[in-house]
Amino acid sequence: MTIYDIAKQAGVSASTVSRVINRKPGISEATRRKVQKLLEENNYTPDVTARGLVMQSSWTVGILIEDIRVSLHTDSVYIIEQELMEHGYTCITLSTGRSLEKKLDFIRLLEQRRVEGVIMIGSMFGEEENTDGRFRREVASHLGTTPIVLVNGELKLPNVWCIISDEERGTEESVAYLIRKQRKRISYLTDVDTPSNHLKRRGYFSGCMKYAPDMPTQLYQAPGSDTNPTDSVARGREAAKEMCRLFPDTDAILCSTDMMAIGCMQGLKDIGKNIPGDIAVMGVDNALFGQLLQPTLTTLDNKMSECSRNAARMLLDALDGREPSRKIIIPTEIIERDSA
Amino acid sequence: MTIYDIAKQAGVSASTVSRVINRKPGISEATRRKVQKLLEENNYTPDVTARGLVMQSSWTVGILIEDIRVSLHTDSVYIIEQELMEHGYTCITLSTGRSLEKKLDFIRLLEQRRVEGVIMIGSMFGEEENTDGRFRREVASHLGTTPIVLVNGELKLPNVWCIISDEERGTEESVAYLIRKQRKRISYLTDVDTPSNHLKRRGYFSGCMKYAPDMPTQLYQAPGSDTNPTDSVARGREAAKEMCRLFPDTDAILCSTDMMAIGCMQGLKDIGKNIPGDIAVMGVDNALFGQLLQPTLTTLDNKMSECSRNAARMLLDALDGREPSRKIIIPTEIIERDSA
DNA sequence: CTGTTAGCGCATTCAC
DNA sequence: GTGAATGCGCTAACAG
Repeated sequence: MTIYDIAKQAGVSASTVSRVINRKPGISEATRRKVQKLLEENNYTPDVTARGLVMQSSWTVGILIEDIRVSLHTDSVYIIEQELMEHGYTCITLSTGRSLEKKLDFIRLLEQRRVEGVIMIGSMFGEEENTDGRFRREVASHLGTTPIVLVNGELKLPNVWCIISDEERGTEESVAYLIRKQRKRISYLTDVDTPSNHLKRRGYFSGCMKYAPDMPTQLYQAPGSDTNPTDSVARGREAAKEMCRLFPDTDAILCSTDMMAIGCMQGLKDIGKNIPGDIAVMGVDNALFGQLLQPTLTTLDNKMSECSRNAARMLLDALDGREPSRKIIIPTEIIERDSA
Repeated sequence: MTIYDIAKQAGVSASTVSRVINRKPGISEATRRKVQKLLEENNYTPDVTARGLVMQSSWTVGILIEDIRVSLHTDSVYIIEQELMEHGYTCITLSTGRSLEKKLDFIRLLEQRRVEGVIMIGSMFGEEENTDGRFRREVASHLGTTPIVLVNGELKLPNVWCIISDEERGTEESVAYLIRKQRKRISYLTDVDTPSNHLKRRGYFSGCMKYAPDMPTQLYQAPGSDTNPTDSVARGREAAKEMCRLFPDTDAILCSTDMMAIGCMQGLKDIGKNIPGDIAVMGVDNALFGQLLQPTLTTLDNKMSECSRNAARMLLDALDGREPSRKIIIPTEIIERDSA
C-alpha cells in the first residue's frame, strides 16, 4: 500500500496524498477528508525508510554498549531510549562485547543505517593515552559528521560530546570514608582493564596517599575478561579468598564494581569472615541488589542514571543545533549502608 | 558519498560500482580493482536504507518487550539480538510498558520501519479469552504479513508462531515440591494481572487440589502495576507482612516471580520470621540474584533463556521459509536451594 | 488548490 | 564487460 495506490483510489495525485499525510496547508477540506478516509480504510502507514531517503534524515540513533546484561547499562539504555523516543527517534541498541573489532563493526553498521546520532556508554569507547588511536580514527572516518555523546569516556573529536562520572574523585573519597570508619588496612579489588577502572584505581592510590600516607597500598586485580553479572560475581568471590591470603591483615576491601563487591561478600562469608566486623566491603555503582543483601552494601553511586539522562538531552540538543557543553562532569555520592 | 561519486572518480558508471560492491560476476579484474580501491580510499559505506527500498527488504527485526529493566527480559533480548545479528539482522528493541495504547503505537512504529520480523516477549502480548481482541486485530492489520514469534503468549494468527514456558505445570509441581518438604499451609503471592500470572495462579490451585486437597488455598494479590525490579521487590516486601497478618498459620509462600520472592524474604526478615524455618519462600524465574541472597532462593526456572534462543531460531526459520512448528512448549525445572 | 516533474541512493533489466 | 534507463516510496519545487 503506497501513496500511489491511495492516490488512484481517491482520484488525485500522489503529492496531494503526501500533503494530507503530512498535514500541509493548501488543500481543500473536501479532498483532505476524502483522502483521509481512504488512508484509514486501507490502514495505510508511510514507509519512514523511503521518507528518510528523500528527507535525508532517518530519525534513528544508535546506542553502543558493551553488554546490555549489566544492570547499570540496562538502566542507562532504558532511560536514553525513553527520552529519545519522546522526541521521535528510534534507537538501535548494540551490545559490542569487549573486542575492538566488534565495536568497529558496529560503528560501520550504524553508518550504513545512516543514524543521526550515537550514544556510547562506557569508558571503553573513549581514548586513553596508551591506545594506538585506531578507534578514534575509525569513528572520525565513519561517523565524523554524526553527533556523538560519550558516557563515561572521552574522545577528542569535533562531533563528540562527553559526560563523565567523577569516579576517580569518588574512589578517593571512598578511601577517606573508610578511614573515617576506623579502617587501617584498605585494599583494592579490581578486574578488567578499562579506562574507568584505571581511574578508580588511581583514585584509590591518591586517596591512600592523601588520607593515610603511612598505610601500605594493597591492590589485587582479578583475572578474567567478561563483565556480565554472573562472571563478575564469580570473580569477586574467588578474589576475596585470594586477597585474604595475600593481605591477611586487610580490614576493608574497596571493589571497583558492586557486582564484584557482591561476589566479594560471598567469598568472605565462604571463609567465615564477618562483614563489616572483620572486613568492610564497599562497591561502586549503587546497583539495586546492593540493598537486598545481608548486610546491605555500602557503595559509591556513580550517578549513571543521571549521566544517561543528560547524555540523551545533550544529543537532542546537538541534533537541534543547540550546542550543548562539550564536557560535563557529574559528582558521585557515597551511599552509606551496612557493609562498611 | 554515493555510488555516483565513486563512479565519476573511477570513470565508470554507477551500475559498475554497484556490481563490484555486491561482488557480482562479469566485471574485468582491472576495473574491479580500480573501483575497489576508490571505495576504500573514500571510506564508502552503502546506504542500507536505500538498498532496502529497492530490494524490498530492511534486514531489520523488531523486539517488543514490556520493560527491558526486568533482568529476565534483558537476558532474553541479549540472546535474541546476538542470534539475529549473526544472521545479518539489526534489531529495534522497544520497551512498551504496560499500556495497550503504547503497545499499539509500537506495532505501528515497527510497521513504518518495514521490519521483516517481530519477536514479542511476555504474556501481555498474547490474547486471552477475556480480551476484546483489539490487540490481535491491530497486529493482524498492521503486521498481518510479517512473521512474528511470541514468547510466553499465544496469538491465533496465520503469521504468528508461539513458544511458551509451561509455567502452569511448573507451579503445580512447585506446590508438590513444597508439600514433599513437609509444608502444611502453602499460600500464594502474585501481583500484576498478566496472562502468565493467571496461569501460575491456576497452577497453584490445581497443585493444591491434586496434592493437598484438604489444605485451604490462600491467595494474596499485591496491589500495584509497575513491574520494574525496584517496585516488584518493594511490593513483595509489603505483601509478606500483609500475608502474615491474613494467614498467620502459613508456612510457605510461593511467589509469582523471583523479584517478588526476594522482596518477600526481606519483608519476612523485617518481622523476625526465619526462612525457611518458620516460612519457606519460593519464586519463579531463576534470576541470578536468587543465588546471592542469604538464604539462597529456591525457584522455578521457567527456561526463558532457552525460550528466547528458540524464538530467534524460529523467526529465522520463518524468515527463510523453513516453516517451523507453530507452537512449542518448554518444560520448567525446580532449582532447589535453601529458602524452601 | 492541485498535478507534473525531479530526485533521494541504490540494484536491476536490457541494450550495446 | 559495461552503460543507460527504470523504479523502489516518498517529498518538494514549480507550474498552472
